[in-house]
Amino acid sequence: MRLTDFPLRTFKEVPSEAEVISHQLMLRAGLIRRLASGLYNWLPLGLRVLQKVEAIIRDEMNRAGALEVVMPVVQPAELWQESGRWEEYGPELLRLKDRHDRAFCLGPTHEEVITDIARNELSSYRQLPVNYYQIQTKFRDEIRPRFGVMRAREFVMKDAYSFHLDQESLLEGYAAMRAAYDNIFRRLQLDFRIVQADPGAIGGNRSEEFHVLAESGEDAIAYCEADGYSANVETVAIDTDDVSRAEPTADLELIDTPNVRTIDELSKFLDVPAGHCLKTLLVAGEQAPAVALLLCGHHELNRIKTEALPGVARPLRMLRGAEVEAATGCEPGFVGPKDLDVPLFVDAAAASLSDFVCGANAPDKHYRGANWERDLPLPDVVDMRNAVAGDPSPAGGGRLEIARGIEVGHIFQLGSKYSEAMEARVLDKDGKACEMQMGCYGIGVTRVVAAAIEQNNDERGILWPDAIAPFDVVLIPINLDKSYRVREAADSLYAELQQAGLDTLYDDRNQRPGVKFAEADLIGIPHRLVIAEKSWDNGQIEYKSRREADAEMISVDGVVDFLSKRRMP
RNA sequence: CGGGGCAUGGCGCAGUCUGGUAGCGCAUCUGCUUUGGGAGCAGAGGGUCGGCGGUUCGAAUCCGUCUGCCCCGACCA
Repeated sequence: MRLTDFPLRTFKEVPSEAEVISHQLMLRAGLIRRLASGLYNWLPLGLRVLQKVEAIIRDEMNRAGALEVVMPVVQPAELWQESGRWEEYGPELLRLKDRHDRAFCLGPTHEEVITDIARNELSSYRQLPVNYYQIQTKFRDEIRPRFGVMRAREFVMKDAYSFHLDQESLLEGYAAMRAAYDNIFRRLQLDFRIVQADPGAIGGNRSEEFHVLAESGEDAIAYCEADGYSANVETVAIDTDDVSRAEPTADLELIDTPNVRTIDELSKFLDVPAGHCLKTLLVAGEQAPAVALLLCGHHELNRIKTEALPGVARPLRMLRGAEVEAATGCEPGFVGPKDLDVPLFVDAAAASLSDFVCGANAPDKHYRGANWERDLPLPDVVDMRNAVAGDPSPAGGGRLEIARGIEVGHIFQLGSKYSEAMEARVLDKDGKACEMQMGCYGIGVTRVVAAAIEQNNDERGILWPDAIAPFDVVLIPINLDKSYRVREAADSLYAELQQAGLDTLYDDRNQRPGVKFAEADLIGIPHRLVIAEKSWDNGQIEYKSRREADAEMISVDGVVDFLSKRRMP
């Protein structure tokens, strides 16, 4: 591509809307532009990257025997009512009506539609297993879109759905997809981890997530070097059996804590570690108006675990200030478990506290030196917090560490959730109708692009992995408007590189070299060739890798060979 | 949805407190010079100051209202 034919607009300054580095660089390098909150245009340069990612995914999916289809973005409400998700899914599902007042939604995922295809097209066990996939635009009306295309409302996803006669076949299909995903992320040259996950709204049994490791990742991953365990922190089970308390040493004391409402303030005010303060959270109950949850001050409530507790309303909802007062007779900030007349649960770690601080159910008052069983009864002990670094690994081999990751892939064993609800059956050997077992497998294609940048950048710009760079090589002639020889040399080398199948960006603009270097670095082309008159006359050309500090001179004759050796497979 | 902030040319910002006919840098266009790390000089174009209503002789500036966007939280494949 000649740069004189390619409108490239880059920014020196960081647009104020961009928070994370990938978003900043995607805007600065001219890959994307924001159209509205959570909606992005992909400009030609960005689309080249997106299409390279898609090509690798498509290749590996085809190689694994999956069959490509395309399903509509707009889906009829009836299918979602059939699966039950029209009610379940919540406001993230964007619903709309057509001119005849018929209800539709924008597809956030395609289980319903694919199950409809499967029940119409598949009727015999002889046709199974089948794996359909598509690369399609999805829409989820996120509460707060952010980080550019990392969490956009509209995004491109590769979703695959496999259909099996039985569990055994499902396990095989799942393993095949897991292997295909492993290949895909390897080929994308990303540093990633496979972690155990919660199936969430999609439903089903087992699921695993593929995470690209990055500081800015929205998910926390718990892992243990010693035993190889790795899981999304939200799914890590914590043992509730080993509750052991030190003997009380302090007397129960009612103390004044004027206007001290948060754990943070309390911890500072009393100079007590947050872990020794008891956090009392009030959530909506299933029958009771409120359920109180007791945690150590430095621990986070785990939504999934909490929703599984008896009597807690689903979806989990924290009570508002007025509701807290109605249920406890005390404003938020001073609520505590002593003499509190609502159902109570205590987290195992909080149950192990002694001489702790907690709210006294009176304005501007807390208790100090509180102890279970001596001062107040110990409620039901449960696991309802997120794991933190230092917790024991569930696999038993050591302590957990926490890393941050960007979820780019998720694979599920759905089982028969959708095939049952939507009556997707085939006849087995004995002529008996049975529900198909399903698996589903997603990759956030647009998110992969952002994740790749999060993991590959420096102060000058993007460092694309070879596999997904918008161009393989950038060709920069110096003084091409002054030197006929340079122009001729650059033109012929451009032709040669193209001939060799290299995606070449030819910077034939009449720009100063500094501008060309800066922009080539910003947009992250992995390999750079510079043609200057003097060296060209000596049969030499300058090569520099985007990832290396220094350039080297190479022979003009061997350029294509040299590049093909330098490029990653 | 709760809390906070912002809205002035394509991008980054000043001007708002204290009302008086809109400015800076980058980018764009023209000319000349320059050509190995985002050049210099001279000139030019581009803005109903987010929308609507009000106060005033006069509103980017004051008041009201609506909308959009960003951040934190909640929430979320």
